[in-house]
Amino acid sequence: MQDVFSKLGPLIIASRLKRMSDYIMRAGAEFYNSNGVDFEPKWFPLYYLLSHEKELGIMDIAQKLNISHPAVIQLAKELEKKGWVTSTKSKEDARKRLLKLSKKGISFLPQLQLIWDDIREVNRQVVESQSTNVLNALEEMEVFFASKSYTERMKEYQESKK
Amino acid sequence: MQDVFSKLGPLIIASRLKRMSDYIMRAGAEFYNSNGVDFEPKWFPLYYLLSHEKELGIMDIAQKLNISHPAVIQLAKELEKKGWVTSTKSKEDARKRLLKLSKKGISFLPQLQLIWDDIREVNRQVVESQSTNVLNALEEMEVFFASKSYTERMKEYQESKK
DNA sequence: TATATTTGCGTAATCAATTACGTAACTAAT
DNA sequence: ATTAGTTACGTAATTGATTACGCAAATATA
Repeated sequence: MQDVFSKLGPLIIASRLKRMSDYIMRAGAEFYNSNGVDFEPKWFPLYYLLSHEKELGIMDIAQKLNISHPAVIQLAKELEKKGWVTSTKSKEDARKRLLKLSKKGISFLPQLQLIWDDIREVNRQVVESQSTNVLNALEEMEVFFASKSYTERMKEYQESKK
Repeated sequence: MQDVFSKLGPLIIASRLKRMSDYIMRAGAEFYNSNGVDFEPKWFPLYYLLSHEKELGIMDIAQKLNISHPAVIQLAKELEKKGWVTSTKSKEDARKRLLKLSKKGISFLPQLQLIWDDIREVNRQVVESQSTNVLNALEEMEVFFASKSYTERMKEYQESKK
């Protein structure tokens, strides 16, 4: 047994979640690549979001994607460079820069949709093959921590020991 | 509903895994801190490993922890700076630098154990409160992909469509 | 209307980890 | 003993994301 951590159980939930995430991300990148599609997994959230909304400001996006606004700027810069995204200054609020898919970005969508469908399908198969469904488990955790944070639970446990 | 992604289901398993991992990591850091313990979550795997083995080479550690060897060197450097880890050249193989906990590192262990016990316990509570156990789900995924990789499954699915 | 506060965005610095590459030591084959 | 190949390690460059900071526009308040 090379791997020390599977045994460690609850202590390293976070590490195992991260490891699995990295693994799937990496495989995703490979998949785009082997299909000859010039696209990276990290672009998906922003691209997908913009494909469903007309235009959005940087901060809106950051909130919706749950990432920092500099991250949005960074990703947007890359997608603008690819020509898939353009931006305009908001008329109502001159501070805002609104992002949206360009024509080129929209015309790329059908090709992406095909890949996304494949990914979705395989992921569905993975999840359905599980006797313990990881998406349900995640969903449950999210709800659990939304009602009372991890940190609060830590505090309470330590109080209860006194 | 601000958050677009809970709805996206299987397509973004990876992002959700990562998000949950980050969340727990962050809370962990806060926890060490609020207990006045000068320790960071990222140090845990190496520290814990060294506390269970006498001494190990860089590559051994990288394999066991499933991280790159430069990452090990980096972490080791930090722990050496803290005075918790020392290294010696291997007698059998002059290329190897063996890492182990220093006396100071060993004497710090009991304090860490207390914290780790608390973390373990709260994590156990979290997991046990779940009707769908996230650790079991992860375990299952790991076994699943070990038997046939994600990439292979992708290929097979695409073949099957033809 | 003037002033203070908040909000949206951009840049810079930083962080954690990776890949790529170079060097030295070991091993195997001739 | 030489040469070729592999292994262990270290450094540098890159990646992807964060926090910190500052400016300008908008909003609230006196």
